[in-house]
Amino acid sequence: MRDVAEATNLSVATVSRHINGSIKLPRDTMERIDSAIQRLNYRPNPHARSLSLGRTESIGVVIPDIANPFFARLAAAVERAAAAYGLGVMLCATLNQKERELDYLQRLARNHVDGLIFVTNRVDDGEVARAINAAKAVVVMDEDVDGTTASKIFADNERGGALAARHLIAAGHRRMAYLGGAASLMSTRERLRGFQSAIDEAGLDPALTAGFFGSYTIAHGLEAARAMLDAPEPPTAVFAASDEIALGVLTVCRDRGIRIGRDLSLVAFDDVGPLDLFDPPLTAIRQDVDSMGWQSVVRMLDAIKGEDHQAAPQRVPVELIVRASVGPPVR
Amino acid sequence: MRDVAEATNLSVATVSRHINGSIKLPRDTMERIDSAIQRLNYRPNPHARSLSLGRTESIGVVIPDIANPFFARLAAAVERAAAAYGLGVMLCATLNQKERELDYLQRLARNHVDGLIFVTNRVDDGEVARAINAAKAVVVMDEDVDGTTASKIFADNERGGALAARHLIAAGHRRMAYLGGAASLMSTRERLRGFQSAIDEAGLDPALTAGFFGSYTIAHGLEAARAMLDAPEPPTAVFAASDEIALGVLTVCRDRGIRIGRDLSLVAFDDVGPLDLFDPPLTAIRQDVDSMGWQSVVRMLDAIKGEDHQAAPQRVPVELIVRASVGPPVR
DNA sequence: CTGAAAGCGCTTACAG
DNA sequence: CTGAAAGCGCTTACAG
Repeated sequence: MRDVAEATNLSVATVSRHINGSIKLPRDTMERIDSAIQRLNYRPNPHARSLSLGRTESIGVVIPDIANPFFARLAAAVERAAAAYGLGVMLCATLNQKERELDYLQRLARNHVDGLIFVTNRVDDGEVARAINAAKAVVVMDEDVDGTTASKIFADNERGGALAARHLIAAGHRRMAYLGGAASLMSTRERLRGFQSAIDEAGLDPALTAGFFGSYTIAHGLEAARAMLDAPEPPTAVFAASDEIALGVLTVCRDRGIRIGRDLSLVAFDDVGPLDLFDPPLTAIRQDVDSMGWQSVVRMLDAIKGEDHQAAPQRVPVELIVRASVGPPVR
Repeated sequence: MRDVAEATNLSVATVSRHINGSIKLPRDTMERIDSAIQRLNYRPNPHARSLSLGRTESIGVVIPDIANPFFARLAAAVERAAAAYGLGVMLCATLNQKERELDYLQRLARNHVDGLIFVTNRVDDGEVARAINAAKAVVVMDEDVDGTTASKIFADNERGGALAARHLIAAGHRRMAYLGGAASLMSTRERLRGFQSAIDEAGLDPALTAGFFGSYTIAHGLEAARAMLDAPEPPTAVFAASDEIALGVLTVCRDRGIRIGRDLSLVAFDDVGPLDLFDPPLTAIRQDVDSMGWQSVVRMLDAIKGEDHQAAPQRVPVELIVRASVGPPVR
């Protein structure tokens, strides 16, 4: 910048102000500066700017695993929204480990980025919550971290559970299974609550629905599917609380010759994989990932500006996508 | 840091040196500093450090689209490797637009990050190549950018094509189709070359294999599949140069009642989606995404250190994963 | 309208 | 072994 100043016989102050648009210069002065910038191929140093300004014009997104399609799409949505607001995105994969969550919270909360969009998949023991509350601008997305005062963006899990149950009940199912993630995870609990409320609403016996809890993984889907099918009275329909769990169910059924949609009905949750290409195409509750990503950035901007965030978590609507994995109950 | 220095009656220089491990202090001095850091909850400001040092301890990864499973897994692999080396990762999605590629190259090449791992999916007209050559440490991965002198990591595309062709030929196919991405893309050309070389090798008539070029997308898969099936003499087998293209083929076939693996054989390329759960499970050439991501970071570190990179692109092996989408030819 | 100067928070060559 | 001081490249309150 000094070179530009010297080349134009101006001070760095003037050059700086012009670059940042905080001043309106006579046309020819402007042109002189611009051409010097071109000629010298000058690029501002963002770290000097950050150091001086105390902000970085970038945000961090902390996510369990980018290779998981759901989180990948979430990260993509955040990135797109951030780019639209001129913000860079620092990507942090925690592999769902507490240590890494805390590490990023520390490294990033302090100066490295202006704010953090935080997505976890674990149950916190309070330590992460403390770190989040100590950080400046954090938006908690997708899964709650208990005891945090941050802005929050969640799917309407409860309604999703209810939509799934109503669809299954309408097809005639009574004996059902719910395959959730960790039992203490907000999303798992809410999806279950919605599911049960629809059962109540229909006047059915809630005791006929069994719950299997573990994690939002294919591995848990495999395990839970086996346990469920090996029970003395197996269900005629299952609601998998994530795409991944549904994939596990699909695999077990294929191995055992159980035809989904005929011998067993299945509704998934997330709808980010190409579920329409599976065998059979899977009916699912779809999360609006793009909207969640976008809104998290908007909330983040508010938080950075120090606007007092709304107290209540924002709920993003979900939708039932009917395909071919639900049929009437057999047996 | 000044607070820590004052609290310990040392100079900031000493504190700085201790924090960076560039000095060995008497035990009690060390403890004094450490406890002051604790007490004052001191965290170093990375921007000041970057400004002073001229490097940032973070790298950028430029990728067409994180929501695409292949790129998502690539980004995840890069992130994991980078974290292992203590590097942060700045994520940049270009949506495969030249403007955004150049933008990131400029914004990042100059100081924002120490280096860039660059993945594109477009054919460059020379402008991006110039920007890459002007930047400091760039590693080009997955797809070539013509005319760049950067380190390069590619899959062994040619061998992948050959493996696919041999598998199909062994099943008895003679009339085949190759569904590629853009005809001028290195990966598309190489996969085709490998495919053709295996045909030659088997002494078969190369004219029996038709090529359909477009992009690595579901949309192109749909279009190409229709064109191919509507031809006067449709092929009995197809090699799709990406998972996405294969998904397009799958969709068209399902709509038309064509049974993959029976009426038409299919081999995909990438193998990052849950291809084993599709209908039928798809045979594919698998890219070793983890290895590519890891090696790109290693190369990047070399480039940052200024070590002269190897001239030749590094080739990462591919593998044929046999599932159920290939059978003998019909008709 | 424009500039000199202080300050952002580090690192490190140079002295002692 | 330790420190004073310059410097990294910006921004902006304060003067003029």
